[in-house]
Amino acid sequence: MENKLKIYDSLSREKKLFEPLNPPFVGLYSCGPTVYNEVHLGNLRTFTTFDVVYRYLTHLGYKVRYVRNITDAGHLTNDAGEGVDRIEERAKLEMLEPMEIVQKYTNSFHDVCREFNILPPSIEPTATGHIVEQIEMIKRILNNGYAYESKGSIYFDVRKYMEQHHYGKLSGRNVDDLLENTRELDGQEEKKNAADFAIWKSVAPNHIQRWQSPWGEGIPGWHLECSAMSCKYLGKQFDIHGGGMDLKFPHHECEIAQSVGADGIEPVRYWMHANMLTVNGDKMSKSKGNSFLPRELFDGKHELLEKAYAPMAVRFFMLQAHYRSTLDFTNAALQAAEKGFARLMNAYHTLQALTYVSGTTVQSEIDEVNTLCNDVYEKMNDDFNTAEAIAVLFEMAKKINSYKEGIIAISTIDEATFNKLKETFTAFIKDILAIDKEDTTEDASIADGLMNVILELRKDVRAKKDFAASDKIRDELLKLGIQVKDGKEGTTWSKS
RNA sequence: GGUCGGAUGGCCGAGUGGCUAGGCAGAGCUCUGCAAAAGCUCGUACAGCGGUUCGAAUCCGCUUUCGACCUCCA
Repeated sequence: MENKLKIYDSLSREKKLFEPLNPPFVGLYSCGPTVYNEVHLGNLRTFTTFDVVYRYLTHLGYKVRYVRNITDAGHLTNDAGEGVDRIEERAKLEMLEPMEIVQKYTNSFHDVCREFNILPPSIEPTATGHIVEQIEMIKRILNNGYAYESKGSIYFDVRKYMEQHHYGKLSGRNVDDLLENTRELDGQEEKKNAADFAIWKSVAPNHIQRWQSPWGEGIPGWHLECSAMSCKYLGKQFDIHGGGMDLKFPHHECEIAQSVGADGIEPVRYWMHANMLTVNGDKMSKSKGNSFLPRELFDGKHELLEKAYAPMAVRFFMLQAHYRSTLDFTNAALQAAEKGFARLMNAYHTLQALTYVSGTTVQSEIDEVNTLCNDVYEKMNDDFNTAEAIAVLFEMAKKINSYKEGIIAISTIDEATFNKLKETFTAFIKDILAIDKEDTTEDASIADGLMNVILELRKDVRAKKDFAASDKIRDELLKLGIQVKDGKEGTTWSKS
């Protein structure tokens, strides 16, 4: 495989040539959801980003082991010991067991992923399924002197760690500030320093989720699961770790400290951070009340939404921006994307139906098409620049349409070039960007049949020049959202 | 307050020290029974002020402004 892929590494803050630790294998980890609630569109942007990373690496020929966790335990809203456990809180609200909540929202997450064409990872480990591994990791950290016990909880000793290592290098945080400025917060008395974070937390007697440990009953710390599980499945050092920008600090910073503290090895070679989806310039988040759920997107029933949007149009909308930029959600932007998406997909379907015809080739045409095919890879190789890649796909779409309409003879390119165009375009639509999810429901096939009948009848009346009747059919169908297009080689239709 | 990142044409959104991003919207044309679709043509944008440079929207400084993180958050 040709390796020219460059990845922007958040830690070194530069684009680096991607060189896997053990080619052709690639270890990819990304932080999954905490399953106490339904994921919203902003969450989905990150999952989509890493889905494309996973798909592209796979397409390049790498054997990717993609690990994406499910956080199903131990998330308190702060680490001062008085936060609420989101899962338990939700369990009380819905009058369910915590594990019922976890199952319910894991299922819902999986459903949403399917809708958005997000592939399941190779391994989807849960925090509660890896308590043993987490306890073992805590022991290693303790043995190395980077943690201490306090009232049944274990805290990571940031100050001790700082003697040898640099805590804060990922997020650019100044630890002296962290140590000094946050000292007056409440509930910190168990900790030596305010910057210390729990890796094991003793819980109140009425806490439902709890596990036995050498330090008493409790729950694993907030940041530990990712370290323990990435280590278990990808090794002490692995290639790529991804997540949302908002996880950089403290979550990922802590992961580095834990791994180095436990095993003395820098865990990640390339840190990738996906930027936020914003609404009117503000980060979409549940607490701000500006988030909406995938379901609300599909049926359009939310005050922020003017209409319903199809999952693939939304996925396309997200991929039209680079993953490291914020992307602002507006109805106008999404509707513009929707139209562009339809155009691209029309070209895709046109291409599938195109057959090559040989004739006199034109070298400049051959060169042009080959350049496009190479460009689209170059754009992706530049830190997964899907926005630029899509721009090239639109250039290709223009070519495809021109071939179909006979504006450019298809014979101007040789068959090899035609095949390359077809393979490249198809690979990007289907396998890499993965925006081709077809409606394969039974209803869809009935609709196909019905449309064939209707268009046959319309063809008959048009042959008799009964345009009033044919226009009526077309207008009525348009009202149902079906657009009829009369071309040289017959009539086609599409959902508008 | 600290740290970091943005400000691009009517809208969204890439990108680069000199060479057309792309999409949507808009105008004109071709095609068409009419539409739609498609193709062609058109707009010459980079927050402001300085500086570096032969040349900067792209590098540097300052200003304005928006946001993210600093507490759970994709």
